[in-house]
Amino acid sequence: MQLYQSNQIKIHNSLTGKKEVFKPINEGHVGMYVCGPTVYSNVHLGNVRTFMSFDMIFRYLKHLGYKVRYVRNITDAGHLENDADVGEDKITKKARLEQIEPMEVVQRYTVDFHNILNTLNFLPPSIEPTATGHIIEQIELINKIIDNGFAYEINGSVYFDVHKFNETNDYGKLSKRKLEDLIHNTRALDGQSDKKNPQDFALWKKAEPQHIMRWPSPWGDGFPGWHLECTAMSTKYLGETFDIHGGGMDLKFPHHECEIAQNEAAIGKSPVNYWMHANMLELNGQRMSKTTGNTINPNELLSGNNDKMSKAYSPSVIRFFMAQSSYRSVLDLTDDGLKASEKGYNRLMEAINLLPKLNTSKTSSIKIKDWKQKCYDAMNDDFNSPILIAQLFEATKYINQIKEGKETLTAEDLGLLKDTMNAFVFDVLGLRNEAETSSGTDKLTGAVDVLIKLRQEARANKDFAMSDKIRDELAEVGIQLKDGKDGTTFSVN
RNA sequence: GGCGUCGUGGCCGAGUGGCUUAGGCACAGGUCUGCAAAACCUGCUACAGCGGUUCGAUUCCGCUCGACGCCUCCA
Repeated sequence: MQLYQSNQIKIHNSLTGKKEVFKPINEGHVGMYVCGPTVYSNVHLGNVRTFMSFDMIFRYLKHLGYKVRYVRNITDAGHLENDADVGEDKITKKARLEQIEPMEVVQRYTVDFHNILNTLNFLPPSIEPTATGHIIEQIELINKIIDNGFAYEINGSVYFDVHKFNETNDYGKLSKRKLEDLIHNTRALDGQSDKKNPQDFALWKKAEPQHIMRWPSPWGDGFPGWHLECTAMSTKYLGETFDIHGGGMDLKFPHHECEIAQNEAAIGKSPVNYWMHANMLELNGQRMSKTTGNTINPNELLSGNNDKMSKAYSPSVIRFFMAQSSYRSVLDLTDDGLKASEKGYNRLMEAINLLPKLNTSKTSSIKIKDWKQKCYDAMNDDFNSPILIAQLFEATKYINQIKEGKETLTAEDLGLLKDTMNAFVFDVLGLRNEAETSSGTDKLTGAVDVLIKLRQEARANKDFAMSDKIRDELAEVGIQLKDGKDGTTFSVN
């Protein structure tokens, strides 16, 4: 019996705009695809938020016992900078600026991306395919779309015929757009394009002589269009139709809309049952933007080396902060918000550190099973991590009350509380007990215990000057003493 | 301009047609303490505005205002 059999998940499906009961195509298995980063610069913090949401979703699905194949791609082929036939993509441009090979840019920022996700305790996806590693699959896909009459070749480039497609299919169903509205609102670009209609998008672009990233194809040397890789790779690894496709809200149109169109045009099937979109991250109430300087990258946030925040924030605090809001809400990154989260996170970890020290009783005064169910109910409801965290703070209160002797738990219930806390805090939310790892050395504990003992003696002798000196000087180096009914404990901040 | 998401108390953030109307942070009072801190207890009640539906709306509908996203590179 797996947990997923007793936990019915509801997912907000962007395609329908409703919460729907999640039913995987193959029982016990979940296929999930998330659009990964384009590796031409340091990963965007907003991008990190999106991936963190899906990391948590991945973790929860695994926790429920699903066998999850989680595919998150690396876009290393370069997206076209615009629709004009200038033919220089982001990666080539960066390579020229930095005087290095395009694949060197790709390598550098892929490493940077992985480093940051590691620091933030992400689970690696099951497969992390690259666009450049799937050129053949993309060419095959284009051939299918041409064969089915939904694409046309002009001057070595291939375009998707949106108008033709819309005669038999519904282009715009994900982003709730009508083709006629798009026609009215698309700005014409100086007639440089070979496209039949401005709404058409490139499947294959002819490479100009100076274009370095290029591959041979039936239509001459070129490179794939910027929606194609996801269709090719998701189909290859997850099948023609799979369970969950995620990404940032900003990818809904045109990127995901085009993925649907490509899949339907090539295979005749809609690719995804549940579309999920994570909302935007703002900085101090404004969108992040390099041009206005309202931006902060993950390394700067982690190091404190920036002019937006008063201090550095640890990976777990950043995770905790993000988990305190729903993935579907706009989240505003602020110093005050992070500070508040840091305090809450510390309180939660203190409680977890108390768990092994609690006494058990013959009876329980708290219904731990009910509480545990509430944790699952929260996550089952469209991965509502803020509600889950509210429940974790309920448990924090229980733990403190048990410690004070105001509530009791049997050994069995305490075990249940421990297991559930550990599962949700560490496995599902992906937090780490940072205080424990930094303070957990036996030598430090021994040394502080000596000081605690000295302070006790000073207090017994009413030498409060000495006892306060020990307490205050320890506080200065980040060790906080806590006097309780049965002795003094400490925590490292 | 079009389409989409949203607007909750000092701040951050869930949720709901009425019932006990999350949680965190901050603040105030209390218990504990040599004094503190920590912990515990108590207090602080909101849903942008205007209409409508309803016995009743913060929750549903419409409009207005505002924010953000997409429509054009941007996660």
